[in-house]
Amino acid sequence: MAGGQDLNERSLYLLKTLVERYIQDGQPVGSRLLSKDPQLKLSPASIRNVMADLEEMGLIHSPHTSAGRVPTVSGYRLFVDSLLTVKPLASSELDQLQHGLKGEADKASDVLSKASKLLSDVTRMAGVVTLPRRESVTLRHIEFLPMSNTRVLVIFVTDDQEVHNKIIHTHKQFSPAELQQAANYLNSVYSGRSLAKIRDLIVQEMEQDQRRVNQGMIDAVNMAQLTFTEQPNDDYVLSGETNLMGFSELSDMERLKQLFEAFSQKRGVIHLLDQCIQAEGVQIFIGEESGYSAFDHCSLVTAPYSVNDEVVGVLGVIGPTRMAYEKVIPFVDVTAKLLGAALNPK
Amino acid sequence: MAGGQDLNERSLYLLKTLVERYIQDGQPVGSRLLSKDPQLKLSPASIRNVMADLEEMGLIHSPHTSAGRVPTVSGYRLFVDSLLTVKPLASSELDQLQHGLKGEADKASDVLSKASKLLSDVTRMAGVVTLPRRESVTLRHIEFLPMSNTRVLVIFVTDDQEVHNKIIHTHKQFSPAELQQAANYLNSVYSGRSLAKIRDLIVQEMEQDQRRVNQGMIDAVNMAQLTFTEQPNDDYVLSGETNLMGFSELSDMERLKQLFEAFSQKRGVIHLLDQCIQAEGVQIFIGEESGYSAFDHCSLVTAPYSVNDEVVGVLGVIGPTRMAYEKVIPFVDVTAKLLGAALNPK
DNA sequence: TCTGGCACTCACCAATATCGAGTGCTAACG
DNA sequence: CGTTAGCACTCGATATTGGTGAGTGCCAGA
Repeated sequence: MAGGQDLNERSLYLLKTLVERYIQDGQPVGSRLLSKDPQLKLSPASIRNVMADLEEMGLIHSPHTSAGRVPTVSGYRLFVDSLLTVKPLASSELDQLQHGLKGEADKASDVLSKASKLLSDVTRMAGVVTLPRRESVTLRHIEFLPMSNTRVLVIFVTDDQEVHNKIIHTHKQFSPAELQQAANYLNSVYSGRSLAKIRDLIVQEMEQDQRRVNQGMIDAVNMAQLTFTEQPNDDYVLSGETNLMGFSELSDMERLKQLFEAFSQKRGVIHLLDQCIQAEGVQIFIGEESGYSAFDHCSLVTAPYSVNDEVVGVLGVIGPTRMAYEKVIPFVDVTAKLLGAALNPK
Repeated sequence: MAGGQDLNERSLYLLKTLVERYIQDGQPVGSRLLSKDPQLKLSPASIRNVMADLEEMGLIHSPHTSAGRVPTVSGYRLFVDSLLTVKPLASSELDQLQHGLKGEADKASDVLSKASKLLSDVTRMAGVVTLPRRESVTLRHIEFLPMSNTRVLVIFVTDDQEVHNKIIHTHKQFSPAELQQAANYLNSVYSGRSLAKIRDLIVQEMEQDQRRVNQGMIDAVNMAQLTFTEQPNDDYVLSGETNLMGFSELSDMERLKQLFEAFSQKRGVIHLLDQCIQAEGVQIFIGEESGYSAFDHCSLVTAPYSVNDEVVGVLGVIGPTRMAYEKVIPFVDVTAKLLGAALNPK
């Protein structure tokens, strides 16, 4: 399609107002309606000509002959990439955000839930926040409790006041005393260090172990290794899913079912969100762009959030393709920053 | 309505087959169809007479003049209470159940999830399991970690391999050493005892404390008290909600939304389930009977489950009023028993 | 007490007509 | 040459109509 992309000022402005209009009232937009735009001093007929061009380029299309035009995915894409004029947050909304995240600064997970709920409440769509990667967070305390045979229950606490637990399978059976000893050792050596650092240390120590004699230490490091092997993010906090039930574009029960199944499977959604973690700022998937069929009629607006200048997770808003991007984008952006700040260790 | 309740054998049988029929194909049942029942040797006209009686008693009603009859809530109620012939589980289903719950017997919560998933998978409706009351479960280990000021992070592990954590507010600030000491004391005195027993002991000790001198012990008991104050069940594991989206009786988006909102609020559902905990065996709420408007078009079939002969929780199935009670009831019943067994400490 | 008969009701369906918003095309205009 | 007015056309949405059939209530007769 060489040369098809030369869009003049006018067509772009027309596309912009068309999309805005469609987002506003959800009805296909006709030439008559657009001709009433004060800035667009054109007759319906001329507008129809422009529209025909836009349609040829795949930016809009009409659901049927005698209906107005509706943006296609590419139309939305062009809109959000180049035409959008983002509205800065109203100060009242900013207040709401800051206030909403500054509760009794409890556990990290509480802050995440609050953020997710805020996202959904303010946008009246669904809010999602991935659990932060446990990399930069530091270890406070670790403990082993025997289960049956070679299974050991590990409990460790990080400095964000989260208590993690996990069952590991050791190569041999340990007595409670041995486990206690191992925990003591690990606490003395690792506590106060970040999990990333700990993983490094484990590797080092395991090399040295070959030459060492103290079996207790070797066991301890082995167990630490089983405990702290990096595991990918696999969970998130979702809120306001039910808000999505109000939208007519999701009123098809089959679609809705698929969407909600996707939410509870988590797998696919996580995969999608993971793709956003490397993006610099706000990232948007519109409709089928996500490549995940359950989201075909949805858009996803995400932003990564960081603690100590390191990206640790992603948050976002899920809604119908027809959403008020100009408001959602700054909102997601700011929420990500505030969440990062709220998670920073004091 | 005195004397309106005298239902003869025949009317009851008719009601029964009507309800069965309606449950089977979801269509209003007419007199013609019923007259074909081999056991019911009556002409359509006579059946209409009986139906008129049943309608007068509020057991059935017709959606409109020229439609068949549909059971009302009272009709269903009479049906499940007196007319139902429960089908024993097929042995293959029993296998599936037993097999499904006997995975790698991990943490209690894993077993609950499995049970919930089983309930929803087999019935193709939604399955729900409340978390077990932590009464008969015994304490393995407790630990305190300081947070800011007077806040302390408590971690305790019970013999079902569950790790619980909670933030308590103490009356004064403790040093790490003091906390360690308190934990040591509590571990030596309480571990191996059930939480119920521990609560008893706390009360006793607090009375004695008045006369004692050892401040450390007093502090420890105080913290234990904050930790183990009984808190009502407030959570459950839900599976297969999306199965509910397939049912035509729930195809109304507003209704569905309310239902799913109820699921995520949890409050109301818990309240409802709590009412079933005292019931001896299977308990059923049909439609509006639950008194919870979000469930107006649903039925809930529940059974309490027990560990060591003590009821600790409830599980159940949520589906449309028109469900195959004769299969769901025994299924819920058996699952409750198997879950109880699976949770029993080995 | 049961049953056959009969008039009646009413949801459901398909065919049909009307309306109006919106289009594409063309010819004329500046 | 871009813009515009005019016009025939398309097609979804809505209402109207009539026919069909399942099901009913009632009554009279066995």
